[in-house]
Amino acid sequence: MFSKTVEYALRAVVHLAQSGPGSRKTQEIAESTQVPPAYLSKVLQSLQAQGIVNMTRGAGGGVSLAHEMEALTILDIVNAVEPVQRIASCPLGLKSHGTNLCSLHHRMDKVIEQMEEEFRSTTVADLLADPNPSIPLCESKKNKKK
Amino acid sequence: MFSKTVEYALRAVVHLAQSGPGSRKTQEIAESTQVPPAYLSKVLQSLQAQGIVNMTRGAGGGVSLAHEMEALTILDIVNAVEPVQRIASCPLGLKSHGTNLCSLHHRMDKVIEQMEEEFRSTTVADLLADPNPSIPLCESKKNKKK
DNA sequence: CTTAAACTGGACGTCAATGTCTTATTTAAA
DNA sequence: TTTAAATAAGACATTGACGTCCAGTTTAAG
Repeated sequence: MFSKTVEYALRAVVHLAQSGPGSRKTQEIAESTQVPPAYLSKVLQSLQAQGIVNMTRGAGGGVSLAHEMEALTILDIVNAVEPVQRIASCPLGLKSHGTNLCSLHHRMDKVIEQMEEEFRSTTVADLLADPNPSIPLCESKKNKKK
Repeated sequence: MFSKTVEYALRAVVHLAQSGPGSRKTQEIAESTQVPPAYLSKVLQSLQAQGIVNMTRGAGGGVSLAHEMEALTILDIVNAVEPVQRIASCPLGLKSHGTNLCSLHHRMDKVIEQMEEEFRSTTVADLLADPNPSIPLCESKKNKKK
């Protein structure tokens, strides 16, 4: 349903947000998120190209979020690496349909629209603020016995 | 977002439903739905394996719907060719998360769940009954001048 | 200025999805 | 029974997603 690339991009950004201000090394992100380092590097480059992260080279360099996590939505991240494709016109190229989708494609597009809306309404800050016992990407301590 | 295979399967079933009772040739379906005939043949075999269509060989053979279109949902068709994968446990394999997804994966799964629900609640009959000027898979006449 | 740390860019490899083709096998009908 | 119509099955080709590797470039720090 969602590509590896999208999953990796989301993990990387969530990790950066969790790690507080400042930058992280690609290698460190890769380990924390269980993503192949060389591939993560490409994904991060896509994120940089879309202004989601900043990357600086050389000693002391690394990767950091380009904006406040309150202003960064899941949709921003997804669109940076793999833009959501709505069904804008008849996939069969039927001229008489044009922009007016038939019931089949209309319902398929509706599903994509719902996804877009869900992702647009969720920021990275929302994810971190979620009162969930499972912390994103982190192994948590089992309910310790007193 | 949706694979070609899923799109092709949906087109084929909708075409069969539109064509009324009886069977159609794979070749005829392929032309009407603009799907490569040899590939459509494989897709139809998947649908047959899941009991969505019946296929009979030899002269006079062809493909027909195995059930009433009122009882056939979009989800049935999608699951026949490419089962919907919910996120059942932490993709990072974090043991402490287990069946309890973190906020990121919980929201991703929620999107998949919404899709499943939308597809489960739509039958092929619903698609044909839709009061939509665009008929599925069919080129319609332009608003004829009186 | 030299060195080591990091990212950059491009080539390359692998695999699954998509698509084609050819040879069997089955079936209705002449 | 022979033939033509159809699907079945499997090999093969193509393409893009995913992943690896390495030489090049940039930068901080000694």
